[in-house]
Amino acid sequence: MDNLEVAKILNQIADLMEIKGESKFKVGAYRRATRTIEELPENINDVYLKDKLEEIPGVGESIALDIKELITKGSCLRLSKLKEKIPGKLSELMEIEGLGPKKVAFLFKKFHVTAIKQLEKLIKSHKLKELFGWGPKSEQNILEGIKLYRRFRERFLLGKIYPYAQALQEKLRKSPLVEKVEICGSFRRRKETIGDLDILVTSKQPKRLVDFFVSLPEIQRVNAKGPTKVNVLLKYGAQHQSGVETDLRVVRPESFGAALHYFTGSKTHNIEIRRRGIEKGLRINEYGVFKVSPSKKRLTRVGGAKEEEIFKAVGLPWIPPEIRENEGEIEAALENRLPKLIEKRDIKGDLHLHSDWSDGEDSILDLALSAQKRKYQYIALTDHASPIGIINGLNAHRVLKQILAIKEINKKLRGFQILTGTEVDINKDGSLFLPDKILEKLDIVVAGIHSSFHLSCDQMTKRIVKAMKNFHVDIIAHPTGRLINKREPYEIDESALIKEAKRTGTILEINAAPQRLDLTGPYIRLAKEYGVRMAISTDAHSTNQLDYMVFGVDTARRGWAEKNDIVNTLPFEELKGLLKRG
DNA sequence: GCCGTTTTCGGCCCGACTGTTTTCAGTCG
Ligand SMILES: Nc1nc2c(ncn2[C@H]2C[C@H](O)[C@@H](COP(=O)(O)OP(=O)(O)OP(=O)(O)O)O2)c(=O)[nH]1
Ligand SMILES: [Mg+2]
Ligand SMILES: [Mg+2]
Ligand SMILES: [Zn+2]
Repeated sequence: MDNLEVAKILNQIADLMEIKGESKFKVGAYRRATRTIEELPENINDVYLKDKLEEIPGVGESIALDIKELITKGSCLRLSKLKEKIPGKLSELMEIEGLGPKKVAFLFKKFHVTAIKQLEKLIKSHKLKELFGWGPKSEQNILEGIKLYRRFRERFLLGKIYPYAQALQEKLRKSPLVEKVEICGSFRRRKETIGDLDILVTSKQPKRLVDFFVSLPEIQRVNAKGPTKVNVLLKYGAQHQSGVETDLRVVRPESFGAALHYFTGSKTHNIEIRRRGIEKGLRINEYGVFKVSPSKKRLTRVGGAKEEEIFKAVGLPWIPPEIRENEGEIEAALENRLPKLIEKRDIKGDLHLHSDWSDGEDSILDLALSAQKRKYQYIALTDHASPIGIINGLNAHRVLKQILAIKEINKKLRGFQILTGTEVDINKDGSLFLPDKILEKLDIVVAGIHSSFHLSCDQMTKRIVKAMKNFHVDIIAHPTGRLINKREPYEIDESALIKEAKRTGTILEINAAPQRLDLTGPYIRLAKEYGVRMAISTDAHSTNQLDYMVFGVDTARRGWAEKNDIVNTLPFEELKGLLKRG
């Protein structure tokens, strides 16, 4: 059972406990543990074997026991006991917007509803609205919730929604009612996927602004509307067949900093900051920081216009949004050991690109010129070397031809270098698609898996480790192989991979393509702790995809990466010195 | 259920909007 499977079960335990009516703090404890384990880079089985489960924040004696049972037996007593009283399927019903634990519990107790179909039937019989506490609107809202649930709403790729969000921000800025507009939430934290857009606006006329917003042509539906907060579905996608859930929050200018902090999150980060506020006799909310009088009756405002003031109030320096996940950033800030995160302007080149020699769209020269426009000093041309026909992979002969072609192009360039390279397939047995005597002629060798994705964890790990041991392999491309919303990562021992990368001096890639972002935050952080170097590469298949770099930098920042951790911040000569021979 | 340079017991973030309520619980951010 892997981390995500364990997390999923802990979350289901939380759901069922909530439906059962357990203390919300107990439920909260399970949700906290769920979240931590979802983001844990170490394999939970290893943590168990080392007897260190209780060292995971939020995991104590009870949850550690649950995890132990899950790992050793595939099931746990607590869940089985819960399921005797509460059907496991009820946790799915809770995913419908507007249905929480209390309503689900009621529907089950009174009508034995356990599935969506049953619920629909019940509503259409209109038995519900006769009951106290339920009316026609309740019925209508549940039906709407079911419809939305069925539209199968995946999370959006950050890279895909980015231009849409920016255009919307610009549009709002133009309104005379608006002072500041920031897109907050997971978007500002630069998570690789975004559940919804959270837009913060300051205005001296909040009510008028809310009315203006819901009258925009982009609005598909208004779900909720009050004087400070609106929830809508925006039109999105071709023919607007899709929609983006959007929360708009309006505050007065003096609350901008506090609201920015609140709305940026993450939720767990907010809770921890507020808790520290309580210890200092402060109340922190989206309107500001307030001193609580000894009688606890009066609040005196002590800050909130600037985001910094929130941190300052609890004795901290400003923390970059990308690492606000309550994963140790608050402790680090307190001890003045926040990382100096890498920035876009630190990037001096791109080490994973495809030209029209393989499956890219543009010529080598165009890629070089585009990179030069972006103030880079170098690129590495890494066309596929692969037997897969569809990607038009290069064989040994064409690789040699390309080396000569690049030599010619390099002569035409000033202050810029193209490194010769390849993205060579790692075969099923860990050998490479090109022989060593070809690899040694290249400046840089990127190796990646593009076939046989379904090996056992052991086989897959050995496969990549073998590739790393090859003296010519400099970089492992997209190390976990995931395609967001499409393909799960390979079964692989990431910790072992990271340790081996350190041992062999192999660079791990942070692939910046929006559907990959691989490595992702938690693994980047682990790699950094081991002293493994990484490369942020776009894997661009056209010149405009060079712009993916920013998403790679964002992801690196989420992994606490600093300039020194990333090799393509180095000037050309230093980078060359770092690469393995050939 | 978890946790602790004030605690091993007693807290646990704080607020907005909705529907059906005559005063607020439920759900969500
Ligand atoms: N203090 C506090 N803040 C919250 C809570 N729930 C949400 N927030 C804040 C922090 C979140 O980042 C922000 C936006 O909420 P969302 O539900 O949209 O979450 P977020 O954008 O982080 O993730 P998402 O990608 O939308 O799933 O609101 C909460 O329970 N308490
Ligand atoms: Mg959000
Ligand atoms: Mg939201
Ligand atoms: Zn590639």
